[in-house]
Amino acid sequence: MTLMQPAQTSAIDDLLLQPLCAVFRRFLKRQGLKFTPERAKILDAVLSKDGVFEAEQLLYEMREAGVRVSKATIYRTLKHLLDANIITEVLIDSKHAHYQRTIGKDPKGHLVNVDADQITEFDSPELTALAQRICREHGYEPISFNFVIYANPRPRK
Amino acid sequence: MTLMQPAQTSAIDDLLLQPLCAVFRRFLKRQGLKFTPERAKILDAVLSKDGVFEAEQLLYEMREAGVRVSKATIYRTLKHLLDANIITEVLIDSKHAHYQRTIGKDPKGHLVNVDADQITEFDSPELTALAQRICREHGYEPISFNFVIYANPRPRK
DNA sequence: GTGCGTGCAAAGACTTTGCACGTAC
DNA sequence: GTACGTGCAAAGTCTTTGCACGCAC
Repeated sequence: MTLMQPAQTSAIDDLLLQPLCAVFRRFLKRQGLKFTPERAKILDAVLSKDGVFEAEQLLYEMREAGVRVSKATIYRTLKHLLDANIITEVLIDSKHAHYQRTIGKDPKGHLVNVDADQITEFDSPELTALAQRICREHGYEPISFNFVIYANPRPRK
Repeated sequence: MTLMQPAQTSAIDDLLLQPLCAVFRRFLKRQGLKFTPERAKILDAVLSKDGVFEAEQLLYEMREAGVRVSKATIYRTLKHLLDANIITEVLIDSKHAHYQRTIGKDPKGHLVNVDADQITEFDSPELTALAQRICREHGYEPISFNFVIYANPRPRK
């Protein structure tokens, strides 16, 4: 959901889909931070997720898979992944944070099935355009946006 | 930001802008709840706010104005106002809840000035239309949506 | 070797809840 | 008079932080 990415982003993306790890590595080095096994494992877990995910979920799935990391490290690493623009926050509810991989994807909207607590992403070029138009009209430069629709499944007629 | 309101809503609204209090009252009665002085005062405070607000802010402003209510009662009353569809939650950040009056207004988007922590509302009929289209395409019935754009002020050239 | 990283548990921020007393209906 | 409401403080969630030890560079 980050707009205003440099134009090359989508070109780079294909190259990076596997070595997204390298992106993170470079980012960390640039910041004088270290690439640790924990960070590598958390990144793997993050990349294994297709849609929206939560910190607790990540921790749980890593534990299931026999990977041992502390909750604190998860939160600390998610923060770095946000800084590195590898993931973005998606505001779904006010109870806790939701995240999603950003790099390699266009900005998405989210359709929340209120009945089933299930989230569908949808592409929406109009949204990006709309965000840009609104910003222009108000004298702003867009950074990112969050669009979530809450809905019920329509009963089949 | 609630869609799918009965069509009369906006017609009723003008009548209700002052007696929104009556709406709440009716709602409470219907639920077997009581209309207390605290609830009346909180509703007043809520209606005095034009844009997005937070629970803590409300409490603070009420205290400033010499109105004494507990934080607990604020939270409990906000929940009822949500149920009554008088206010809606606006997801601005994942730290804490933001609310906004709904009744008497069309669904709005929000433009957050990231620099100044300042929020501008904007009308956007396209958003409602878009939300409806997306839902139709996916077999859903829209309930509400949340659209927030994060942006920086554009330097005057 | 130094400085950043990690796990743990404790602390924080926001919100909810249990309880005893009070009050709208 | 009865059930719901209120304030207070305690408990709950999710997230962050302090500290002592460990490891990437």
